[in-house]
Amino acid sequence: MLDIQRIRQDTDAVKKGLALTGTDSAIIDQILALDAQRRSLQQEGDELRAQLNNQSKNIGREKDADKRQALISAVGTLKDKLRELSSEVPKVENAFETLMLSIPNIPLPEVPVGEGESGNTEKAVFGDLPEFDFPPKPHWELMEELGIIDFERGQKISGSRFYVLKGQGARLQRALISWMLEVHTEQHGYEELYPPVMVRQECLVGTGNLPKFGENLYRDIEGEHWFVPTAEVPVTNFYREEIIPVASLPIKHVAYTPCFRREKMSHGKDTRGIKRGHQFDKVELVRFEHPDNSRAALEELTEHARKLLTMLGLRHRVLTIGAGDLSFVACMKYDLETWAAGTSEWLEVSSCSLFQDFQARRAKIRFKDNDGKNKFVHTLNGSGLALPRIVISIIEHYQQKDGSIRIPEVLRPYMGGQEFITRSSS
RNA sequence: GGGGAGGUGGCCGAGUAGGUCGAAGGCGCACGCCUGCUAAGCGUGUAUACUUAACGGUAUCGAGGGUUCGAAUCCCUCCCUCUCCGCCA
Repeated sequence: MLDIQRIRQDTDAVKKGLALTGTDSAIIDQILALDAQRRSLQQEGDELRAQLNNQSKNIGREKDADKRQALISAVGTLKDKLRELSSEVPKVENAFETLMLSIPNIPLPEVPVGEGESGNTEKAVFGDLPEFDFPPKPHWELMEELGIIDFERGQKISGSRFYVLKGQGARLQRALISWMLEVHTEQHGYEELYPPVMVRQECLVGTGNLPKFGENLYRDIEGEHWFVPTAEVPVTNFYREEIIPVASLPIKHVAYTPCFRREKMSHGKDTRGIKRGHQFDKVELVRFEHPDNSRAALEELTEHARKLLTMLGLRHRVLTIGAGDLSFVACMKYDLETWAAGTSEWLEVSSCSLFQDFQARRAKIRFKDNDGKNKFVHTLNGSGLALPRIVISIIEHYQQKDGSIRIPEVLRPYMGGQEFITRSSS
């Protein structure tokens, strides 16, 4: 959510910023109109209530029964006016609130401009292309041949876009989870959380998934809980409606959770393999920062995620996401993509975003600054990393001529010291 | 799922025949004074949001609704916590 003060004071700048994201800035005029209306209604109401409160005190002081009765009946008109007014207020407030929640964040000035994905720019590429003296295969073939995945039974159990990891496949994913958590906790200073993956609706409003993007979410049939599309939701909301002492900033959390997405928007897309499922696992980094440090924290966070790719020895690149492709809540974002050697494409394995106070304002996450004032923290998050896609990249990058997979060295301690995943080792 | 207790400010804790209570008191914290240092002591201050140029105003005592001129205090609904019993991984 944007600051209404900012919308009032820097109206033109806000409109220009929104235009970059492809948002019709007419919404700002509607908001300003509602804001004015809402404020005048509020003032009117406050004044009436002030009078009423005042009169009531007089009644309390009056001991004489007759005079008292006279005073009581005199208040009647005030009450009528107030009743009338208070039926108006919620309508305006709701309209105002709804619009406020539907405006996206504004890109930072340094974000490349461009419609859609055209503004995305490659910041850097790391690592070499793997060389093969045989035609490399896609992961779904390799994994099936190794017997470390079962697509058919996944579909039998749950339908399309589901699969079952088996044997060394399941173990590889588990190894990645443990390893990533340990790198982030031990080397990067993040505290691990294991949060609920079913959350109340308010949490999703806080992170900006609702009210606009509910169609991509699962919820239980009673409607009380929603399944999280990412650990960002419960971890960010860990501090919802709290005031954090400034000395505790920055707060850095890492969390491993399953994630659930309907993928309604992209049905038919990426249907082969494990690239896009309704359920997948992810290790997520979430940070709460003082506004002065948040921009630098984005670089650090991105490096923390990227370091894993380096350690795994995978070719990867960093994209600076352009204004037209920013998510609803982000004002700056880097994507990390790894090279999938079997399908020859870049896979997004991490999305590192700076939200500034956009989420904090929605979720009311504040800190008490040294001047004694409560301010909104800045939030950031990034995957570190998304599991199925990292599995893809490892399988395809490290495939051998005989169809076995060489396990990256950093993972071997988590895989019982094995060097290869072979048909027989599964 | 059934029975009992309870939800007040950063924390503890008053406040039930409805009235000047945003809320006593204590602790904690901040600033100042005092003090050779420390400790103790003294004084002042110490919720949040919206609104106002400012003084100020309004709202909030788990949430929502109701009664009333007026509610932390009465009524209704819901949520949550603790606890006893049942059930269960």
